[in-house]
Amino acid sequence: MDDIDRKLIAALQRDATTAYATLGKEVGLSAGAAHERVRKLRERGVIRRTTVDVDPAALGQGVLAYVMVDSSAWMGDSAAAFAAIPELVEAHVIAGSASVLVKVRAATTERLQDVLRRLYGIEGVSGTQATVVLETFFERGVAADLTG
Amino acid sequence: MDDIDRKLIAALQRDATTAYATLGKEVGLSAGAAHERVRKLRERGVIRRTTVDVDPAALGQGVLAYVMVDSSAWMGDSAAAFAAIPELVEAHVIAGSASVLVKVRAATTERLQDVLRRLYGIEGVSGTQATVVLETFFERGVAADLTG
DNA sequence: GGTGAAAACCGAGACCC
DNA sequence: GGGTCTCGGTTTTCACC
Repeated sequence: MDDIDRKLIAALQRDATTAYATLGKEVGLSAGAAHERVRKLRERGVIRRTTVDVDPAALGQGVLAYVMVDSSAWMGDSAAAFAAIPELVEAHVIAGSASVLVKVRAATTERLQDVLRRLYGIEGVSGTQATVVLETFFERGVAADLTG
Repeated sequence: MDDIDRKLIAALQRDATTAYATLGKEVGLSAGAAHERVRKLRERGVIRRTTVDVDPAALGQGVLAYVMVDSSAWMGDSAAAFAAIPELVEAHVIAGSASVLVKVRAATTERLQDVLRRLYGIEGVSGTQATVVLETFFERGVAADLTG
């Protein structure tokens, strides 16, 4: 994992359709060498997958909210229960007063309310505290060029 | 934007390296027709870009936290100031007591503290409240198969 | 690890329905 | 809109360094 790997990752985050010949030029390598580097990054799991970034509004999911989920029990084994709610795009176990923090994308605030109802249906959930997003400044990938 | 478009988006979210011939088979279309559909989805901005999903820990950014940023002024024009901090992977203007919610990836909790310091450097910021993530259940794309 | 080239494969477009 | 075909570029693999 050297500087060339980080540059390749940054370039692929920007546009994963970039040809290996172009990638190679950007980092000072031949197309074959760039290809081999990227293949190993995938193999080692550094690059998890190639995917597309979709506009949520275009899919009719214009409402974004973060919900703090309080619980009366250990939530560490409840990943599947949260994953079963398709509107949840993220779910994290957190330190602090709440137990789980989830990111929700829904069509309307009424639908958001329905998601909250389903969250209450998860065993151990005792409360929710929703924060609605008014405007998203940005959403981007991990910075590949930090020293770490 | 019909059911075939949604299936194509879902397939590309899973693996954007899938060949158009394979995509076409999955939705009952020829490779050329699938290609044309995807081209239009990109053109209309439904698909914003093709990117790679990178393991933050592999890049030495193993600490994830959400920070509520309080302010004493209107923050709506501060997008650039937040974007200038590379550890911030998301920034949203929110409804509620805080003004902005940011998602931070850092190498260590010491580095997280440094990010908080830089957040205080943004004009108008009067306080922060960080929530550290202990375990991530999942992070995934918008569900493409909801009625909306 | 990297290079350069060969071969299989795929994307992108033209044309017709 | 979709199907079919074709061409040029790209991926992928290989022997060699």
